[in-house]
Amino acid sequence: MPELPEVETVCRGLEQKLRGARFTKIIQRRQDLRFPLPKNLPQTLTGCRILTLTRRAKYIVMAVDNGQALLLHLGMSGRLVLGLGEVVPEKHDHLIFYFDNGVSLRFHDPRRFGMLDLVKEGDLVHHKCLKGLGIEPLGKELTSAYLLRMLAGRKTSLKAALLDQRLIVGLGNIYVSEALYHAGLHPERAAGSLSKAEAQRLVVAIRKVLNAAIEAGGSSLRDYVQSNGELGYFQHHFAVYDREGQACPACDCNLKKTGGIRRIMQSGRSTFFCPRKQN
DNA sequence: AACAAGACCTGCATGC
DNA sequence: TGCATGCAGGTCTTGT
Repeated sequence: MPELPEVETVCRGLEQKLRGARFTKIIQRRQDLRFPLPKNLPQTLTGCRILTLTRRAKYIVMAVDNGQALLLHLGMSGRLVLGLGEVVPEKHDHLIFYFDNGVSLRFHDPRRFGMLDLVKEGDLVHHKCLKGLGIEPLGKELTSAYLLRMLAGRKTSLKAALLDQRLIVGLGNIYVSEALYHAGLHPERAAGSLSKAEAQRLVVAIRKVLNAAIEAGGSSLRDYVQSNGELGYFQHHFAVYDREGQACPACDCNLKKTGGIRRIMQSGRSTFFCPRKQN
């Protein structure tokens, strides 16, 4: 479920409650999620202190004081839930972590597309999940020149290209639709067909939608943590995503005539766009 | 190499 | 009500 803004919000929430905390007990209730879990995960982490919590792409990296890092991905349906004291496990609670400050953390993931691994800190960049990832969209590396270079000659759709984590990380099905809308670009356009001005619009749009969503995450949750302890899920208004048939924010068109926002399938996934604003 | 399609897994909304 | 279908915010693997 989460894309970059949600993972960022989860990460900040974890940071707040868990930086400096020590694992006191870990209950592992499954041997595998998307991949088999690392051997002896509870034994390895128990007693360790969390040094830092950072995000790379849609991964959370929890560095601990034994030289290792816990690498975590929430997949489509993963959730992390903070609590206090003893946890009564619910269905699909695969791991429960307890800390010396009284905080508990549940990893809950019905579809089990999430993953967890232990990596030596120095080996992080070589980990199969992290190597080959593209640039962070909120850093300095994302420029129109970079986009044009990466997309040059590519016949695939803009939608597919922006979902490709080897080029730019962090965008998923929602924010690709949102970014293309704000850039005024049709999702079926050939990725290699962008002009310099269009590429620049796309850069601005990507930053805008991601930053706005991160801000919504931070401001709509108190301290990034909801009252029920859940991290990273927040109310956010989308311009086009999941709004088929409605008017886009910039259209004052007659809905009956235009049909409003359209939904199409691209490689098996829904894309939403406004046919009047996006070309 | 680039690209599309299929696979993984469960839950939920919809329609008959 | 039960059952079938399709869809869900990700990414890895397979096949052309």
